[in-house]
Amino acid sequence: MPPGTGRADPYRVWLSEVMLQQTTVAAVKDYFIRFTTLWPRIEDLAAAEDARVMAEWAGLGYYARARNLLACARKVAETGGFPDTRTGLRALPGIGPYTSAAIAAIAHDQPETVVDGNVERVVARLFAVETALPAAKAELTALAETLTPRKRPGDYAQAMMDLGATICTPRSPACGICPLIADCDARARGIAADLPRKAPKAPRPERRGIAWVARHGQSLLLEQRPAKGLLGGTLAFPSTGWDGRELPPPGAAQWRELGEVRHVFTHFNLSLRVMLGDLTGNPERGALVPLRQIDRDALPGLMRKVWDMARPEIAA
DNA sequence: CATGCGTGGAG
DNA sequence: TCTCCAAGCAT
Repeated sequence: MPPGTGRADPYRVWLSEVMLQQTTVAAVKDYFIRFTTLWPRIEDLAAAEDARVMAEWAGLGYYARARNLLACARKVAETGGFPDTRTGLRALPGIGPYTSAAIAAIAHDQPETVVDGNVERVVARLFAVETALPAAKAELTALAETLTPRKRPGDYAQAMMDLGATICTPRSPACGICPLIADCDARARGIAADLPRKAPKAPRPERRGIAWVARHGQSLLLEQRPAKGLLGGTLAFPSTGWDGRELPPPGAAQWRELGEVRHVFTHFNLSLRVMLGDLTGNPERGALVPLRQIDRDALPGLMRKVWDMARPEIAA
C-alpha cells in the first residue's frame, strides 16, 4: 500500500499483519498471495473448512494464528464487518495490542500508536532507554505515544517500522543515513548498537521422540493434531515422546528405523526417530490417506522432514 | 510477568 | 555450527 493512498482494505491489512507476526516479509509473501487468491473477501475465508486453512498455513509456523484467523473471520463475517476502532479490534481472537493498533492506523488512518519490535528498537535508541526488554515495554510504549502524529498516522506507523527494518537495524545500524540522527540520544552517546538491551535467554533443551510412518497398502496413517499445543491443528504423522503426549505406536508387526530428523522449535531442539512399518490391523487413531493424496505442502515443517525421509522408502 | 508457540535467513 | 531473531498473542 503506497504512502498517502489513504484507506486500505481492512481484510487485507488484518491478514497481512497476522501473517507478519514474528515472521519475515519474505516468508509471508507467497502465503499472502495464495490466501487472498483463494479467499478474496473475509466472508470467503469464514466459509472455508478448518483443515483447508490449516493446510494452506502449513509451513508458516505459529499455528495458533491460523486457528485464531478463522475464528476471527467467522466472527467478523457474522457481525457484518471489521470494527473500526482499536478497542473493537482488540477484542477479536488473534488481535493483540500491536495488530489492533496497526489495523486502526493503517486501514482506518486513526492516530493509534503502533509498537512492534522495530518501533521498540527505534524508540529505545532515540531516548537511550537502557532498561532491558521485556521490562522496558511499557516505558517504550509511553515514549512512542508521544511521537504519534495526528496527520497520516498510518503512513507514520509504517515509516517507523520500515526505519527499524532497514536503517535502525538490530546490528550495525546505518546511522549515517538515518533521518533521525540529529534527535537520537543513543547515537550521541555512541551506544545505538547496544540498544535495546535484552534479558538473557534460557538455553534450549534437547528433546527426543519417535514418529511412525505407518503403511497400509498404498496409504499412510496421518492424524490431525489436537487443536491446542505444539503444531496444534496441523496434519502429522503419529508420534510421541517429545510434546508431552504419550501415546502408543500404531500396531505393526515390526518397525524399521529410517533415521533421525532434527528440528528447532522456539523453546527446545528436537531429534525425532523416524520408524517405518506396515499396519497389522485397523488404526486406533488418525486416518489412512492414499499416497498420491498426501500433499507435502500441507504438512508443517517438522513433518515435511519426516515425509522427505520416508518417501524414498515407500513404493510408489 | 513468564512461558509456550515455528520457521527460515542473516551474520 | 550457532545465535539471534521477525511487522506478537494467549494464558
